[in-house]
Amino acid sequence: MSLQDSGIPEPQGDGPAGPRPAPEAARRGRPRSEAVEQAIFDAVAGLLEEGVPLAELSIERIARTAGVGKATIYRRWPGKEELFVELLRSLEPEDPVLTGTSVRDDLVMLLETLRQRGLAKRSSALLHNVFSQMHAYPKLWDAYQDTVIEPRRRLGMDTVRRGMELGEIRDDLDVEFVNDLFIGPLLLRTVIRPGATLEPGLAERVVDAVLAGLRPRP
Amino acid sequence: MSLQDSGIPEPQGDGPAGPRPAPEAARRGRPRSEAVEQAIFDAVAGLLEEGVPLAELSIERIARTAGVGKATIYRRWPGKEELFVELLRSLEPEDPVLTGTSVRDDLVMLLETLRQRGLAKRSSALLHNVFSQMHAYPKLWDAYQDTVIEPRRRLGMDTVRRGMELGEIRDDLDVEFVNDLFIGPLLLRTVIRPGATLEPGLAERVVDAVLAGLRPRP
Amino acid sequence: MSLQDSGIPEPQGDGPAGPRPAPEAARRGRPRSEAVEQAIFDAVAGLLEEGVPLAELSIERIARTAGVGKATIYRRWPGKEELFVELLRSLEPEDPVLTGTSVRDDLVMLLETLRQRGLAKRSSALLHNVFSQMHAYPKLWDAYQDTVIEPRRRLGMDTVRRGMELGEIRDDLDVEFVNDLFIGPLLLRTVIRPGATLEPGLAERVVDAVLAGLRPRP
Amino acid sequence: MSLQDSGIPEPQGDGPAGPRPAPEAARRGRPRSEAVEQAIFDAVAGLLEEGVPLAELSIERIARTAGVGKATIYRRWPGKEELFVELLRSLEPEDPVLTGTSVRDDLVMLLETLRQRGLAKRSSALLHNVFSQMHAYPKLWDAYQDTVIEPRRRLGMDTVRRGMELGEIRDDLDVEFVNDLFIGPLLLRTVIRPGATLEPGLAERVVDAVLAGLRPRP
DNA sequence: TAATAATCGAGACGGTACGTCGCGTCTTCTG
DNA sequence: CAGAAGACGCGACGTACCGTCTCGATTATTA
Repeated sequence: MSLQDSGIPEPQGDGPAGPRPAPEAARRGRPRSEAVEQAIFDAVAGLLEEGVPLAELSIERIARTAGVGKATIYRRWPGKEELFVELLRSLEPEDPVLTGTSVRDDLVMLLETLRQRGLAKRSSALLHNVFSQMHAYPKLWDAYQDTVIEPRRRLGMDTVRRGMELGEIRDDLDVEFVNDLFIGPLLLRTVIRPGATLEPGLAERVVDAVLAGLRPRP
Repeated sequence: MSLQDSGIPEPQGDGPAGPRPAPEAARRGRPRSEAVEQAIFDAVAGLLEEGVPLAELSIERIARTAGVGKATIYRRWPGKEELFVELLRSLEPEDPVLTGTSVRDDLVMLLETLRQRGLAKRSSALLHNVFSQMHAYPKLWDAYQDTVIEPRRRLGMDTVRRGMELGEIRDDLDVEFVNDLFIGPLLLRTVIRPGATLEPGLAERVVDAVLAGLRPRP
Repeated sequence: MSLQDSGIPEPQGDGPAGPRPAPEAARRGRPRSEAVEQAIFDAVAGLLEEGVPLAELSIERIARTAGVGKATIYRRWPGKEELFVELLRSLEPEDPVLTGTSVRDDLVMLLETLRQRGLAKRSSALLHNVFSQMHAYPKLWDAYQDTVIEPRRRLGMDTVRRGMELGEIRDDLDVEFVNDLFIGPLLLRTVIRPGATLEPGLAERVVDAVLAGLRPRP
Repeated sequence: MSLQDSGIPEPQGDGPAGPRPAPEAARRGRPRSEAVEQAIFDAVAGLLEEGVPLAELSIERIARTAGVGKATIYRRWPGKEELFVELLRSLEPEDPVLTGTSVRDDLVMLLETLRQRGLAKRSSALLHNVFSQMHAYPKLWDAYQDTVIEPRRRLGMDTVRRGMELGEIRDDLDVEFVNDLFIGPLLLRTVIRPGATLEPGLAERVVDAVLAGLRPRP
């Protein structure tokens, strides 16, 4: 059936099905309306902002709100979750961090990004709503892990590795292990225990405490 | 079996509705059958062990499997999630840790418990199934936090506090903050990134690394 | 199990099960409370007077209203309809007619009784309610036929037969056929077409018209 | 098949709700399948012919038998009874009578139709089943009255009126009253006392007896 | 004076059906 | 061909009654 022969790059090599089905084969006839696409996003965003819980966001309701046929949605995404994933991805802040002067500063900046996102989830009704319930949708959760969390984890590991090379971090430990020591505490507060405090300076304190250790100073 | 053996009428002022409706005021009429209760749990456990995903565990199906009327289930729990919460709670290992000799050892033991549970989720089909999808059910997730995670978090904080008093841990930091440094990395691996490795000795390594810090030794 | 060997006559030889199961064997233990029986009747009557439709008179609701256990009702009647039959029978006017002077007068009186009952159904909320919906319950309808309608039909046939013997009615026709000519029109108005008029003198007019025939008088 | 072939939007001012919901305003989206409609009727008819009592004809069972979703039935009729009404109506013989030579003959023909229908109810398992229990469903009963019985009653009244004008029937009596004298006896036997005999010639005998009167001939 | 036994209110129990909702697929007509 | 509309088979929802069955508590008769 000559799938995928369109000019579109289609990155996500394998993974979980990929967000949109692609317009199939050669594109003939009436093209898909971008306005419709936007209307669907707007509808979902609108409903979430009104505080509608994720579980009540049925395809049927989204279609009704957007003034769109159900088939039109299914033509674009295989299911509810894939739609959410795409919406979420578009809301994520662009590029998380750039390298600073010292490795310690880079780590602080990395963790600060995590903190900022945690705070954002509380200020925006939409983000709060969707993040607090995202756990409930495995595909959503997985996709979020893959596309948002994992890249930054790698970024963190690169930084740690550089720290070891530069002599700022002891190099007798596993890189991933060390990285977890840094980001674990913050992820714990933003994802697992969403009600926890995220006061300014937290990122810095975590990095410094982990670097310095917890033994009493003489 | 923690089944109604307290004469307390259960006023439960606020809270999250309380797990089961309680048999109301004075106990009149035919009493609820414990056998039925067990049959329901067995049915859920059985289905989960067969690999049926949580989302397909409809009340209807549970009732069918258990050979029980739907109303009999609704008589005991307001909904699916409350039933799962109670089931999960009953599967949780009793009391995680008791104090050892040094605070450092206690912390290791605490984290070792976390690691063991993480491993259990992988060996038991049931646990794996339900935990990997628990995220999808907010009430379940919350209840699990409240009744399982939180108590141990307090246990950890107590240990940290004791460590500060005994001079094993520097006392210029917030207790909760310190506790997060210890358990964050492990929770990260067991809950957020469920595929991560959990090799033996991990608990010990985390505690020691956090205690010693990451600065290169001269 | 020695059913029916009690000294009670138990009339209804065969028929549709008979209203109440009889207290069984020798009567020992606590006897059935008459007060309870009355409470059930009162509850049904009360609900019907409030305009509750027959279809909504569930055993469950009757028991609730009467402050009585469901089993207490089932102990007395096999089902809803049998209960209604007994209630209805108790509401029926005692003895329908007594013989007058001429056969023509007897027939008028017979039909007048039918008319009166038809009117009663309209004045009493209870009677109206139950009669207008009685059709819906085969057993109820049948029992009503057997115990109320049929006896009077026989009474009518006896009267017609007497009329033939006395020379007041032509005797070249079947008795039952003739009887139907008299009561058919009234039953039509009271049972089949419950909204029809039932003006005073109707009984007389029917009898006279049927006796005299409809051919124009010269 | 009397299916929506009128372009009228069906305002149906009052009435008994109107049989089917009507597909609403302009006709858009996929149209209702006539095949499905037939399958439902077939299922009901089939079940009835097997002797299934009306009370056991749940919507659930009909849907199951017809291989149809419940919603598909509810989309067409508000409830069980409305479905039955429409089915019954479709089974009723088309137009009962046309005028003959004398008014007496017309009346005989009218009553003969009633007799025939009474007989039909006994020969057809379906008709017997549904008619014998139709009483149990007020709406069904009412609708049957309105759409089947009443029109023929008017036909009878027209005939009586014509008889009065032509001098075949005395004109000092109310038309409706006279009509009841004719059809009352037959309706009594077919509807109220469904077990009664309906021998050939009954219609003729009723008409002649009512016309001639019951006084003995000298 | 007990023992026995059937009654009572209450409500749990396995079922069946209710009428509604959402699923994902399918048809129809309109652009 | 895309798109809005909505019908379609399906399956689950949570509720209501069905008729049966335990419960503890009365209330008679019998021993």
